[in-house]
Amino acid sequence: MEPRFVTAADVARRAGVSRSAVSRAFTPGASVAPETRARVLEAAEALGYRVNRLARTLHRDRSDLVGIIGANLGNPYISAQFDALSAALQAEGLQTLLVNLRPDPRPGAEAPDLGRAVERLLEYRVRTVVLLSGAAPDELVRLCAANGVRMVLINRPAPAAGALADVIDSDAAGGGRLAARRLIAAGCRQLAVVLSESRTSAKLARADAFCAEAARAGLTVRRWTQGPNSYETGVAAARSLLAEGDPARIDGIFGVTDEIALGAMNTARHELGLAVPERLSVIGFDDAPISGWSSHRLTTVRQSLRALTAATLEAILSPADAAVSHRAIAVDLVERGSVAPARGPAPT
Amino acid sequence: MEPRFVTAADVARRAGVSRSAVSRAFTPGASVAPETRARVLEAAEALGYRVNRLARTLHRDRSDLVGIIGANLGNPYISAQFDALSAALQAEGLQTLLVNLRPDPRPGAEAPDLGRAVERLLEYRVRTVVLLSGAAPDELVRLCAANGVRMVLINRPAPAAGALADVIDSDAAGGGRLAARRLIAAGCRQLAVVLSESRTSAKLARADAFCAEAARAGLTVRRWTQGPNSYETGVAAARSLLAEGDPARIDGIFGVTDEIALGAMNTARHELGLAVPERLSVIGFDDAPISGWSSHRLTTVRQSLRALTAATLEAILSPADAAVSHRAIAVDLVERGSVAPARGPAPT
DNA sequence: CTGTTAGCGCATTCAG
DNA sequence: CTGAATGCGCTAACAG
Repeated sequence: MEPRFVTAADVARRAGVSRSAVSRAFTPGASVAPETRARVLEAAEALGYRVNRLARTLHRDRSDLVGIIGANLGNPYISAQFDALSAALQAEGLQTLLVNLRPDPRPGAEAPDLGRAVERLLEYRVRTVVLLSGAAPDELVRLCAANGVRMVLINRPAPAAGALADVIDSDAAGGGRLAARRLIAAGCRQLAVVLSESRTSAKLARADAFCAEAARAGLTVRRWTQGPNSYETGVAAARSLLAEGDPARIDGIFGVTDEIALGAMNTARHELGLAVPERLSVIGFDDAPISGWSSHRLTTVRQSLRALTAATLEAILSPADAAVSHRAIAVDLVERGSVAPARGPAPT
Repeated sequence: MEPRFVTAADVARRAGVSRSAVSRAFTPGASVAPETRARVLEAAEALGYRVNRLARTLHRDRSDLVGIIGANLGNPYISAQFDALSAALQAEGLQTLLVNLRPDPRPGAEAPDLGRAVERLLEYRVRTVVLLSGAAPDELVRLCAANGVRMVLINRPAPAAGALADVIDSDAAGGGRLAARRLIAAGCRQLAVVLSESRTSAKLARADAFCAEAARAGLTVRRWTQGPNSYETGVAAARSLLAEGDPARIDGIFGVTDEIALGAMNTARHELGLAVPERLSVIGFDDAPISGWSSHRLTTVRQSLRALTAATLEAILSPADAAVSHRAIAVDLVERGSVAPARGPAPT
């Protein structure tokens, strides 16, 4: 005898009421006599009944499923972001349906693409699609909109104007400027910025603002771009930038993510024997949890996870017909041990 | 005009066929004339139709939703585990529905409990529940079984015999022994094991086996237990165990997770000024990605993520009436820089 | 307040 | 191979 899920009809039979009564007993604000509801609940309890949310969504206009698309879920900052977001959703009675964009390591497997991911989520009739990774082509945003599904883009390039997507962005430019000013104040003269080959504009914007601010101070920045957003990228950058002799004598590095910055900093310290921050100053971006660990103490531009999560939640909960919103998340600098003390007053 | 999802009826109308034909066109192996199917697919394409998986599950006996229950998703190893698992599920056409057990930080919020989490997943009619965190009381396992849902327990205490749950376990005891032997071979005589106050038996088993193996060599082990599984716990342990004077002169520490071990190691190195591995050797457990970073180089007991994921997938895909299985994952020691070289031959 | 009826979107009988 | 009919589990509009 196969065990089955109990249905409302089973409960109705046992409680001696109609199926509608059962349904109402489980619908907040429905008009049911207290005693009927009690009888129903008792029967449900005894039978082990619980509402089938999948069937329920056939009637409501929106499901309580929120699709989250992410890659790189092992990344220290992304995982923290995902953790916070899924917890927040749950507290609001929404459920997280994940699409992982991580490439399948098996031979012959095709690379997962964003289009298919969105497709998948639409098949589940999610109420919203949240993008943590990748860039959303306008066409995908329109596809979602055509199905009444809003997209929320977190630190992703904004789609064409008028497209139905909420965007939540940390102040990448402000953060880049902050980093540049701080390194300059520390007396660094030979700056470098390390970034991954990602196609998303957030990291580019961080780097660009950094360079622009340095230029204002009359400094040119060595731009090092290669590979994915990973620790290894930072390692490779440090090896290449600070290699033997280091003719340019780079003395300040801005990594566009903490992972990259940590890779660069640690390689400088432990492999190349350069003192941080005495010989080299390093700044990251994100303030991932590990950056505060005692072995790292990375000075970094913090994007508040709480603010980011709150803004995301707000966007998700906003009424379906609300206008598209653009929320900026302020950033600030967390001073730890990877940058030399400022000399004199900070530049404007 | 509200945008709506396109239904099979819409497609049928446009293609000039019945709804059933549409359904069949999207059902692999159904009997449809090639030209009808083509007409249907064309109409579907034009209209932007996609099957509603939620409605589809009303008919099938099992959904393609797999519920994953986890806390601590920011944790380096757990997040890697979750990442790998969700990617693997997806490659099999299954989708990940997450329940995050992370405590809600808002004041007055109630702590999320496992019972409610399982309840939630049953409401979504998941095909399987995978437990990455917490311990499953027998009663919950039975609850799932009563609804035809299998549970898969990863590094969790096994439920009562006969309960319908597959368990996947790394060889905790073997790992603990490995760690003890290696530290002893390095010449450590004053050992300590650091563990969190988790109620799950996996970490306890690691610690117990470590102690037992040390006892075989005539050594007693200082057992330090406190707080959650986190970096901070390792930090606190190091401060307490290695405090001024360190009368016992602890020279070998086994952290039951990499996070704890890293906290202890880094605190010893950078805060207490103890040389690792010359003065103190440290071993962790998990082989989380960060443990290999150049600033850490933590020697650790590795539980293969690939093997773990493969075993989990196998359990999930096994037929509903298959017997309960228990899969053990082998572990091995990854030698990096946190343990002094072995003196002489390794003990048996 | 209640039961009856009619869908929600889909898959699967059953005749033809 | 096809369409009509039925049911999956639930909610909502309708009379009573």
